Amino acid sequence: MAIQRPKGTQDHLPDGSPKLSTDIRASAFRHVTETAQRVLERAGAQFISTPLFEEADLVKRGVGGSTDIVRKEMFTVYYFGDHGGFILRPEGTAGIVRAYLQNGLKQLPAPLKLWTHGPMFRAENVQKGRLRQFHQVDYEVLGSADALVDAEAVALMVDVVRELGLKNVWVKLGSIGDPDDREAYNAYLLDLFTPHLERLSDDSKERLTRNPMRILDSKSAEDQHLLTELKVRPMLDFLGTEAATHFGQVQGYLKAWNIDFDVDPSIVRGLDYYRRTAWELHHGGVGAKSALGGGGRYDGLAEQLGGSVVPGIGWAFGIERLLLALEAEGVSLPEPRGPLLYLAALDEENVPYAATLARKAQAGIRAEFAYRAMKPGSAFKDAERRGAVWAGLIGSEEAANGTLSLKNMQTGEQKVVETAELDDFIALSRL
RNA sequence: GUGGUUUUAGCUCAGUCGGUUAGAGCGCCGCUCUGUGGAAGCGGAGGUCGGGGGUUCAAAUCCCCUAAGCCACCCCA
Repeated sequence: MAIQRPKGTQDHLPDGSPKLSTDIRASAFRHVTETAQRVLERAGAQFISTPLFEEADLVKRGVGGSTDIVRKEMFTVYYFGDHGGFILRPEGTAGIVRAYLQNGLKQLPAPLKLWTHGPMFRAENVQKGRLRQFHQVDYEVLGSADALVDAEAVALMVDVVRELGLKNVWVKLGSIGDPDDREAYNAYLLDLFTPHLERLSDDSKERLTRNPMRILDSKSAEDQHLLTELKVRPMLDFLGTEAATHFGQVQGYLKAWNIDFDVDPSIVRGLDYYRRTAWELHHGGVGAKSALGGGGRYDGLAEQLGGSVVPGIGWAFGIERLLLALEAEGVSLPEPRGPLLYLAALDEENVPYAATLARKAQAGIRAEFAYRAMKPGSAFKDAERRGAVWAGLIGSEEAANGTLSLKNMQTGEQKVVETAELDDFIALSRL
């Protein structure tokens, strides 16, 4: 058996490949990133790109040492004789905030809207919608804590999936308040659950010490019974005045813009630097977990990374999951288009001539040519398989007359044109 | 990390009471068709039966190990 790709990775293949599904169509990926680019850059976002590997410390501080991602899902990068101090990035935010701090982007007009897309790496076991190398589109806004920024961020995330043609998506919106609020809530949960420790599932016993809020979205039936029985109050009840006002403003803007959302008290974020707005984007067709992506405000992150205080908010969605959702909804993606012109010579001595003509056409249109002399039948067959619109033949007669026999592969229409007219042909096609 | 399930040609799959050179359809290449594609007919190439080990006179088929795919738990995108 020849060498195979590593577990949990995918090849993104050209259209027409066997075994092709939507989520590995290279052109489908590009469709998503191009759509995101269009939507986000219309809103003033600028493209940024950061390394695929970063200092291990950045990832640990940026993602959180208590998370599964850091505890057991990191790909470590080794150099020769090196101890492995680098990590393949598991998400995009930490690297972007690091780049913002390191490169003095604070002096750009604030707030600064950035977007990127690219591969992320997590050493998890594989299932539907979950890979070890997956891809995200990522949007971050740095330098403002205004509720309008939050609302716009949520709205843009929805805009992207809407522009892609998805219908069956919904936003779960929540707020985790400010650090004091969350501290109070966790203390409340600890007090509430400790007397009933024995009734919690094993997972939730651990959650209670590490991150009590996680118990709220436990799938264990016993935990859910206990939650109902204890009448657990939601995080939203614990929001301080400022956080509550902020959350109210975000909701108000979204309603004014007709962005549908459900307030979901179970949206939680465990890490200290998360503040206030947190949300997830869901869809029914992406496997056991329905999240296409999520976002949140992280005003404490820049400081956590050793920089100054920079409020920030961002979101990311998984491109593979988005493609699964598009497939589930039967949204058609743009079909690949072949060359506008395909040129073939009928005898060896005219091959260079046909190639030169095609090269000239490539200045303005998509044009391909045959590398060897072809019989007319083979030439048309080849042209058809490549999806060409026009197939042009050059035999001895055409070469002598300076003409080209063109055939429209869809309509069958045929005509002889002067090669000098090729420029007009190209010009027309640009319209 | 755990569990279920799958793995035979480029693709989709047949093929177990273990038995000579492992099959089909589609695709690919060629010919019929030396200036006209999509059709049809004929022919051809292509397989260490995921890998390794074992049982047996004999293994795609039975046993063990292992890898990968799919799905689920956990968690996340």
